[in-house]
Amino acid sequence: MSGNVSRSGATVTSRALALIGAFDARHRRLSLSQLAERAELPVPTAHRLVGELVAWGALSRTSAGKYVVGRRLWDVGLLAPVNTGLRQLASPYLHDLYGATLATVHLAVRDGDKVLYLDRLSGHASVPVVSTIGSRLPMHATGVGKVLLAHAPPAVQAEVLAHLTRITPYTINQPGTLRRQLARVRKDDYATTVEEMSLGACSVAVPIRAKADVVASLGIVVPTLRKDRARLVAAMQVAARGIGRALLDPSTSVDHFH
Amino acid sequence: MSGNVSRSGATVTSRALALIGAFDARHRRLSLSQLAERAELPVPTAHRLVGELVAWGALSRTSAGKYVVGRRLWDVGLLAPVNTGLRQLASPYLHDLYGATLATVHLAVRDGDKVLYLDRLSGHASVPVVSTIGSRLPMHATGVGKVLLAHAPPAVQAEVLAHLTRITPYTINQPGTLRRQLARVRKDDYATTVEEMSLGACSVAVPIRAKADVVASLGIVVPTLRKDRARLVAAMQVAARGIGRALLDPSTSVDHFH
DNA sequence: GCGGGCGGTTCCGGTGAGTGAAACGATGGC
DNA sequence: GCCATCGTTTCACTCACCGGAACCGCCCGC
Repeated sequence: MSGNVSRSGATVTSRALALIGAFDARHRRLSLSQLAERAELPVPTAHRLVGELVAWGALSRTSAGKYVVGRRLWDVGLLAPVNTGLRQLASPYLHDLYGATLATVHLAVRDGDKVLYLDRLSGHASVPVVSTIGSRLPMHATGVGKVLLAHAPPAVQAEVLAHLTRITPYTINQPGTLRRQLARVRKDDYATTVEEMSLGACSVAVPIRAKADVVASLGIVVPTLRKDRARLVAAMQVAARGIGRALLDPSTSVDHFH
Repeated sequence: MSGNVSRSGATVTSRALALIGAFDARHRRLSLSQLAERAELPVPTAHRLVGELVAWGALSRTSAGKYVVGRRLWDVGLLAPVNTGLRQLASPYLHDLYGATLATVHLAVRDGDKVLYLDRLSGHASVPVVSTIGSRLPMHATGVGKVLLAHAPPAVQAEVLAHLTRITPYTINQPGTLRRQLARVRKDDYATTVEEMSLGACSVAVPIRAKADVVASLGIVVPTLRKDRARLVAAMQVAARGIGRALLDPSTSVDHFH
């Protein structure tokens, strides 16, 4: 292909993917020109490729002429192991926990040096939080993050401890303090945060284990930790162990992993 | 491009998309050969394209050598208006309803002549159901389906009424009976099913309106309708109206629609 | 151990699908 | 009514893609 000055070395496929990748949480609806710019493509090329993507259903065009991610891409995305595996298996346990507490419930895994939220349940009675399904947040400021960090490889821990950004006045940004907390998390088998990610929100989180490995974390967000911390931790550990057992159950042939 | 006998008329983009589209609910993990076959591509071509898709994160390869949908595609899919719009806005209301009933809660829209499930909450205390998020079921055998069908364009109604497949012995497959039920749904403003989709499961559903238009449906699955049907319907209509109001609220700039 | 079948991977000559500057059209703001 | 901006169409050039053929590595049956 190519033919014009085409000084890129990019394949058609990579260009099409670049167009899809032009969308992110901060850019959900893009005009053709914006798409072309973000994908670093000439406008006519973008136009042609986008046409094909729309025809297939990967993108769709709003009445206003902007482009958005299409329904079909959502469909296919739901087939990813991140969604079909751990998440679906854990879902009933999360709902049980939500039903019992009416607080925001989180399911998260580690993705590099971030926490990736696989699921989130939140009603009107729950404390408002910033996370959404699919979002990635720093590990050191969230309950689930601390649990996953406490059981992460030393290299990851070192990396995270070296870059402790402050999000609220209560965010822990002293490596020593955090290191001591992580030891505590391993000892107690649960982690907490107090307004470290957003003001007015505290959290408790426990590890989910498959055999001995910590593969995920279960968290809950509450307005205060002062009351029934023990009750919460107990309920969460029951749920976490239930999920861990279900993970190993061969009858629920889960797409390993996430 | 092309060059060899290449008797297809297919563009590179369409081939790449065909590979992505080769995955569906019944085919979540595919070998290279299976992928090539399902996408109707020669194996070497599939191999090359799949390599690019994996590099980008659209697909990924399991340790067993099979291919699955990648995390990045899941990420992008979550940005689709089906997920970010109605679903996220309705989510707290669904959770409130779940918290109050502990029954399976559904949010669905019409997609052609099927019901498309946008969200589903279900704990261990809930009746087991077949639907999953993203799945499409026939309209005539589900509560949310009946609601959406009752307010669908006449052409769609005619189409559906002409093809009433029987799923359980209780599934309604007489057009006249269903037509009368739909009139009843419009009058009462809620629909019910009794073991029409799966044995042991009954459901109640109400419409969600933006202005006068029915844009979605809220449903609940219970073991029996005999008790507190009135209380359920009332709670659901409150939630549905809350969602409808939120839909029109310009401050929650929802990606119209779905 | 050995042969044969089966997936996956690499090679490579030929060529038409894809490229993007340029020109044209459609909006809309002032 | 004029200009600016964004979207769309055109078209000659060419190189990135194509896929048959050959190769590799593994497992299974004998």
